[in-house]
Amino acid sequence: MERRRYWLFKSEPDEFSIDDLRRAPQGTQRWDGVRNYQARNFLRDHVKIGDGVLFYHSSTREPAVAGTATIVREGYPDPTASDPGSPYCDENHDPSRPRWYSVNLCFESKFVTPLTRGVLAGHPVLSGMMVMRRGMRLSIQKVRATQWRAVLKLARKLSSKADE
DNA sequence: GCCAACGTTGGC
DNA sequence: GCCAACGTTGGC
Repeated sequence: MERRRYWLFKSEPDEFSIDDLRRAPQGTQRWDGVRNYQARNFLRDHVKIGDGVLFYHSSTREPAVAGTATIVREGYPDPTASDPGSPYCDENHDPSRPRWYSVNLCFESKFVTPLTRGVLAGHPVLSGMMVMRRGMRLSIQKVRATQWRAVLKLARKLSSKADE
């Protein structure tokens, strides 16, 4: 049995936020519009059903890990690539040889207290996350199991503090 | 709004 | 195949 893998998906909350995911039908959403080959390879080849996803809000006043999600459908051709009405439409796209891929993910949790970069930077494990690297703009990133556990633990800790 | 870092494009 | 120019990302 293969080990569960973990990922970080970046999204600008103005475009699509953790709340949007929670409110989606069945809490499930297609992750489309990825137009970077490295991220595409992850979606096409490595992201599997049941994998855990850290939902990261980028390009916003306070970038943060906002919650978690689960992969519910594995890589399949991204329909927006051949949709003339979509801003993600790829003019050179040949549907018989799909170039861009989507997965579906399902809402799992929203953190009461989002884990901001400041908080992550102060953590011995999480300061080493890929997303913390300067200039790192890959929108789908690998997350280590130790990092995943540390994120959930820290999120629980900060949430209980917020309740006091 | 600034700007560093990055990925892509296209001329050669 | 190189690499300069360009557009984009994304933290600050």
